[in-house]
Amino acid sequence: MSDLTLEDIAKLAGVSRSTVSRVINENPNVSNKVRTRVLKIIQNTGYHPNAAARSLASQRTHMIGLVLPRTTSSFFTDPYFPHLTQGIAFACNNNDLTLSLFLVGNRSDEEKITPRISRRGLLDGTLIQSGPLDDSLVKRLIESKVPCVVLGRPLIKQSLSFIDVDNVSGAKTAVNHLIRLGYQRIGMITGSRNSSVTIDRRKGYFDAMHETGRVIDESLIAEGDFTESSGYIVMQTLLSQKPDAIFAHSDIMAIGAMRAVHEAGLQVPQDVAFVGYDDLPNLSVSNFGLTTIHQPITHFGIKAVELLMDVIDHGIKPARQLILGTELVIRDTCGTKYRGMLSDKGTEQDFQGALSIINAAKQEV
Amino acid sequence: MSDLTLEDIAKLAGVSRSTVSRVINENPNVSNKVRTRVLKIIQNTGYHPNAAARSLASQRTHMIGLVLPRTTSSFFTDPYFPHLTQGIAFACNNNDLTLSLFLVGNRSDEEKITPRISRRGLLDGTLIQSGPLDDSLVKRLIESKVPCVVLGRPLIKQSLSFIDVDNVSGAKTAVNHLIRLGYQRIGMITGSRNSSVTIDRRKGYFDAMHETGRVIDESLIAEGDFTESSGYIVMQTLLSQKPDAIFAHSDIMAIGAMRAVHEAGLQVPQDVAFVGYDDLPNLSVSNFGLTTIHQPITHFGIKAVELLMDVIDHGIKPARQLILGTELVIRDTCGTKYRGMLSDKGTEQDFQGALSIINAAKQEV
DNA sequence: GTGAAAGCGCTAACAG
DNA sequence: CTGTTAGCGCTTTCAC
Repeated sequence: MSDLTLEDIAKLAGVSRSTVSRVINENPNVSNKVRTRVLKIIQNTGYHPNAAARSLASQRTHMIGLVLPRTTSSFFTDPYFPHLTQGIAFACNNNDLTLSLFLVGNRSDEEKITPRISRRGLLDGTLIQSGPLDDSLVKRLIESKVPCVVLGRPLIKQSLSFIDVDNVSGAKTAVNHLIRLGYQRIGMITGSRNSSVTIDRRKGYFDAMHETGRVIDESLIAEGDFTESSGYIVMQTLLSQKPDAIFAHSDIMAIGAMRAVHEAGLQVPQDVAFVGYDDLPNLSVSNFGLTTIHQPITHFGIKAVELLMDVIDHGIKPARQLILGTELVIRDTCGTKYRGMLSDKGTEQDFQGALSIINAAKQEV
Repeated sequence: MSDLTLEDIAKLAGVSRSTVSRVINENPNVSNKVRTRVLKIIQNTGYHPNAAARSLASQRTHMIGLVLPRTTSSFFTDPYFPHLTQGIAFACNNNDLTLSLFLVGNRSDEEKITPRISRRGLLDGTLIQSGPLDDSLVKRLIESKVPCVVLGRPLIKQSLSFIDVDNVSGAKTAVNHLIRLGYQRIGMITGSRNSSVTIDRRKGYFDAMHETGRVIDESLIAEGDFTESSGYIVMQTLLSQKPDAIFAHSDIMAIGAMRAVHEAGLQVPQDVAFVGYDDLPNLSVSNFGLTTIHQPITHFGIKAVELLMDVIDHGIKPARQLILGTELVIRDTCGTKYRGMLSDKGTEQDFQGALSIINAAKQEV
């Protein structure tokens, strides 16, 4: 790397600074002869334009932030977050964007991070993971008017741009599958009570049960926190209620729960059937043959970045909402005979058709 | 957020731009009276200095990059990486640094990321995860002369600044523990052959065995790839060799291997004892009572960032090396009677004393 | 202790 | 198609 400037390259090429700038920015108004000459010099010298100067002049940094609030533990505890991060990083690479990661562990982190994010000239926009209702960080960030997209349905009532998967229908599909298979005592292991994901997946469960005329037995429902151990622990209690099937709000909790089932000397799916939620790639889960609801995580990352770029380019109003579909992946743990019916579909392409765009009413944010 | 500039604040406070700049940068040459007045105005207006302008003028961005090469799968497959990321993010928060994440999935990502990193005015420096020997990205980044610190012992021979944990002695401790307990057929499940981590932990195993006069039985050694499933798969093969103890290069592989043991109808530790490696916090592992080598991951992140800041401030030469110690955490799977002897120690403080600094010879890089 | 002035390296009208 | 000219918003000597 050299410490050359635009000026130097211009001199070397015998042209003006603007011309060099034009070739760098792929402006068509440059003759081919000049373009190739300049390009060669840039190549030879290893020149790279200075990012800060560029950002200052163009008012664009081509950097976006990913904010994961209060995730001290769940960033590793729940494989969803590394996958989400990877998906977004992938999308950033493909859009020549640089990704900044803001992991907010505690209140003091929040104090330090907020000003960094709301400072102009650092980020073009941010992706903010939806957190619990009382999450002050989300509010503060939104107030700062930096273009942003919330990942997951936000709990606060303001009209925001967000992207989410259809958790209600995903959960409903899972539970309906269990109902269709004839299970009578279908339990549920939920995620943390205060997250929108949990609220929506609970609703899916209730909807499916009600619509098929089932009575809800609250003793078959237990709250976990998206960790393997929480699944293990709450299942030990649930077992006394003799469920014959469990819908778990995440694969990792299902795995923990199945561990408890096995330790109790019972079999999956003979004694207790399972449907999980996530179906993230590369999970050791695959060995268990876990029936689950597939989340289009890579696609989610791509769409989230696209949505944010749209907000950056065309303004934060009107707020845009994007809901992606899910898919039931039938494997072993649900006890279906028709194993593999859907199990070889797992790529994002399958979900292209399932996504829908809803433009929110054009109201003030 | 407002779109105020330094100039505006200066006008509002009836002082010059320079003075406002001084109070923002905590320059002592400002009278208290003026300082408080300016501070109040900044507070009231919600002014934030423009990052790009600041970076351009000061030639410092206060941003560092974390580069994880070729980690398409292992970023989630191996919980080490999310933990590492978290540790580094934590350290960045505490140093008012912004963290940019570069996940390199494939060769084309590499082409896109390299210029972004080597461009001046974007990053003050980078942290690069040590990869396989043939990793061209590391080489290219090093050539670009951006200040950098390698995470893990680099395989290339150039004299680089890096930080690592003492894998040889960690592994040796693990194997010695097994030897001390009287196991006769001690096997090993290694990580991917071409990583320095694997090379060093293998050496630890060989050292321990040789020093106690054991003969190495190569059929008791199998190569995994740091995934749970690889542990499971290679253990199925190893079982035919009747090992009575296994040293696994990661906890997650140990878990996979134990799953294979259980499925074969055998008991841990009665039939096969286990010692893992990592002891990362919040792992479901804790339920298994896995005896393991504790890695000071949070401390590692903190020290890595400190090291990089030192390189940024004082130049890349001489190369600095920092090696952190590990600790054996005895739980259930090794079969020791003295369970829990060390198991309540797991905080980074324990390792303060164990770290050592080695300043490399002041040679050309 | 404070202000004036000169950049930092680039983009983007505006002429020509 | 190309060059000239202003800035972008801040830091940093250098005077006073």
